[in-house]
Amino acid sequence: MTGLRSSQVAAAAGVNLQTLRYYERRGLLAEPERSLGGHRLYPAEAVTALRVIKAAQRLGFTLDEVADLLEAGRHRHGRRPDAGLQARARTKLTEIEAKIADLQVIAGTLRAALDAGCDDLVACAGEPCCPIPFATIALGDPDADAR
Amino acid sequence: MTGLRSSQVAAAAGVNLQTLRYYERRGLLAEPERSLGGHRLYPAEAVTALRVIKAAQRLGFTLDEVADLLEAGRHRHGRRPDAGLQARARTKLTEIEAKIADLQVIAGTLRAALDAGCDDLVACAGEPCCPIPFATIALGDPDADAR
DNA sequence: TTGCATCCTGTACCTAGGTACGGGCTTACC
DNA sequence: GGTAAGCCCGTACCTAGGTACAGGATGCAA
Repeated sequence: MTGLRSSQVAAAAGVNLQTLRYYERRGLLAEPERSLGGHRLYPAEAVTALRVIKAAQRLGFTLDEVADLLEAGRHRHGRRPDAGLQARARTKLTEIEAKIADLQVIAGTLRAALDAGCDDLVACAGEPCCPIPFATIALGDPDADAR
Repeated sequence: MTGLRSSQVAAAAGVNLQTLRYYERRGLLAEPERSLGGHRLYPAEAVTALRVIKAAQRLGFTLDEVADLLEAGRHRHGRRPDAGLQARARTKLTEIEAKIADLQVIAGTLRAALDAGCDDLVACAGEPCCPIPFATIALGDPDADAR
C-alpha cells in the first residue's frame, strides 16, 4: 500500500524524475505498483536498481546493454555462454582499452604539435614538417568521438 | 571557371556529399564559386580544408572549436592570448588526459569485477564484497560517455 | 536535342540519453 | 473542504554530427 513516491526515488538515486519514467519505458526499471489514483509507488529496491543501472552505465555499457545484462541476470537458467556479466565485462574491457589506446595516440599527436610549435592549422597543413596527420583522416576508432 | 565539382571534392576528402553542404552551413568551409546554373565549383584547396577539419576533429576538437580555430587563424592580428592553436591544443590535451584517466579507472573497475568473478549485477549490488561502486554513481567526467 | 547523371534547395530523420512542457488529475495538510 | 504541491500522460525538444529524401534544375556527351 505505502511505498516511495517517484520524486523520493529520483532524489535518493540522484536522477531526474523524468528519467525514472524513461527507464521504465526502456524496460530497465520494473513498472511499480500504483496508488488508487494512479500514482507510482516504488519499493525500496527501486533505488538499488537505479544505482545498478547508473553503475553499469558508468562502466561504459549503453542502456541497451544494461537492459540485456539485467535480463540475463533475471533468468539465469539455460544461459548462453556469452550472456553473463563476466563475458560482457571482458568484451567491454577490450573496447575501453582500445579507446584508451586511441586517445593516447591523439594525446601524442597533440603533444607533438605543441613541441613543434604549430599555431595555425591551415599554415601547418601546407608544411611537410607538421606532425599533424592531415592525410590520414578516416583512421582510428570510428566512434572514438561519438561516445 | 573550371573547378572541382562537389562530388569530386567529397570523394577526394573521403566525406559524404551532404557533409560538404553541412560544413558550409556551419561556416567551416568557405562558400565556393558557382557555375552559371548554380552548381558549386571548388578550388583544389577545398580538399585540404576538409582534411584540416577532419584532422582537428580527430584530435578531439568539436566542429564549433574547429570553426573558432580556423577563424583565429584567418585574422591573426590583434589576437588574444588564448586564441592560437597552441593554447587550444594545450587545453584539449588536458581534457584528453583527463578522459584517459577516467577510462583507466573504469578499466580498473571492470578488471576488479572480472577478478572477483561477478556475474550478476543485481546479485552483486547486494553483497558488500563486490568491487563495483554502486553507491558512487554521479562521479567521474560527466561527459565521459557523451563523446 | 535528347537523355541521363549530377547537382540544387529545403526539410526531415538518425543515434543516445535524457529533459521540458502543457493540461489535467491526485494527495496531503490545515 | 479548500488549496497547494505533486504526479499523471503524451509529446516535443535538446546536443552533435551528420545523413536521407523529394522534387526540380543543370551539365555534358552523343
